[in-house]
Amino acid sequence: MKNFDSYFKSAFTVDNVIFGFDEGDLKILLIKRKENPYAGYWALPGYFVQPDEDLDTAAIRVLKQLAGIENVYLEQVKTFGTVDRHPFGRVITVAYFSLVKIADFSPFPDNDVAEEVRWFSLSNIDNLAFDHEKMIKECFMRLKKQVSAQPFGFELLPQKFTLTELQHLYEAILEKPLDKRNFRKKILSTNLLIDTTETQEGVAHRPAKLYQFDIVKYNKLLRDGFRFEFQGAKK
Amino acid sequence: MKNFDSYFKSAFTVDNVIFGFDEGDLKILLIKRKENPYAGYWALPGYFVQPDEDLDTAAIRVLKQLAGIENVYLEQVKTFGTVDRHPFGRVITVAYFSLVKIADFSPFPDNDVAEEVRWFSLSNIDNLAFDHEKMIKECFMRLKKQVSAQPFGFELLPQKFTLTELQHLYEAILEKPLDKRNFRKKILSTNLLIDTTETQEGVAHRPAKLYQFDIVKYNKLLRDGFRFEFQGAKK
DNA sequence: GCAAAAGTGTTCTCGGTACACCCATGC
DNA sequence: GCATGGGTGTACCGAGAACACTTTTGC
Repeated sequence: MKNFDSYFKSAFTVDNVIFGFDEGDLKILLIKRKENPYAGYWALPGYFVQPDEDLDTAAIRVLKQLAGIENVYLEQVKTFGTVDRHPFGRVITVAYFSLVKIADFSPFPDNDVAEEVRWFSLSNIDNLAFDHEKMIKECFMRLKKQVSAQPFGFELLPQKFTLTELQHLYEAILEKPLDKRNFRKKILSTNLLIDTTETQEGVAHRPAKLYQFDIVKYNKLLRDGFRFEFQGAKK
Repeated sequence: MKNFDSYFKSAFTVDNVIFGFDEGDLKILLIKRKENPYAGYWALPGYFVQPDEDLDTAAIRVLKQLAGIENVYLEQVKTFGTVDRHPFGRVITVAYFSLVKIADFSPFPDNDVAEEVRWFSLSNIDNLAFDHEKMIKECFMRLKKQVSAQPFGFELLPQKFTLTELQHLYEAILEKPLDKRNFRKKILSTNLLIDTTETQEGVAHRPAKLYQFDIVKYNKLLRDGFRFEFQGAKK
């Protein structure tokens, strides 16, 4: 029988691209690496997959260990496998992405790989380890697509939010301004927002109503093959 | 410094899900394996990635060696990495997919892995090696999505085709009937079809016009962020 | 009373959908 | 002349887009 040993010499890792939203700005969670290669560099929270561990499981574990974040939905995006992307040998990496509410987590490094964990504005990201910038770009494109196809984005906001906050989020992801009336009409027409009868407090203008996302109804719609289209005009 | 050796013991492969279309039926290219594991089973044309080879390159090479098919556009779809999916050790695989014109190729095995190569109707696929059925399912979903978002599918037809052939293709992918007049109106309104002034010959009914796909115009549109939506009614 | 953001309706246009009959060919 | 699939037009409806003014609060 043929000998396959020479193939069993590579390793694989998972990298997580975690999006958050704050102060009208899309952010990404990065860690400062303590370990070589790229010690001292900022990087996506990612690490080797254990020999007896599934990919999805590894992504979840690594995110918890490196950044202290758990209970988020991770979705596989793409696999990167250029020959020389890792100085220690042949390493291919599977990129995962997620959307989280920044306020729900206080990320902290719980592992000897990460020295620091921080949210970075998408526009401030620079000089990352490995090919992580390329990975972020791919995931951002995926996010854009998803947000136009499903009323996503609720994952990125606090539980109760105003319609204007939601609109700003969409504008940040789609990178274009949206019409206020049309946006509201469209979002409300899905009937996926619950009007908590509460309003903002302590703002120097008319206080906005607070809404909640109706997850139960949303999941029901998804099962029925639900479609949602969001483009917005004003080219 | 930490020792990473234990991570460098896995292998990875690429598997190609190649769709073709013939006699009103969506087909997939499979090989009959000569080699263990799963010798004698039908499987997707896939193999180990060489240590110094990029993923995309490997997918192209493997497709040529195992099935004699080259010059097709391969797109990465998803990575499968369940712990025990391969009996020889930890092997994760990256699935690629493509659409081809069946008539353009005469697939033949040019490698000691494949004993036979054949097109199988999507509905006739059964008892494949590894987790290949799952991979096909994922790729078919991707195909469905793409076909609704872009006027795809031309890759699956001969260079000159009739509108009815194109409609049958869409119906096979979307798994639902479409209205003839609306289909034609919509497809022609993209201006992506060139009317070769030729017609069918030797058919026992009014011969249909033959069209060609305008690739140049299509690529131009794609660059400008072109959108195309195809759902079809008749729920 | 003024600044600042919240909230609200109507008109127009365009694309999607439903639907039925005549046409060209081979035999 | 008949069977077979090719080819064509119209009316209706709904969703997207454009667009400006009043309301509520804090200071």
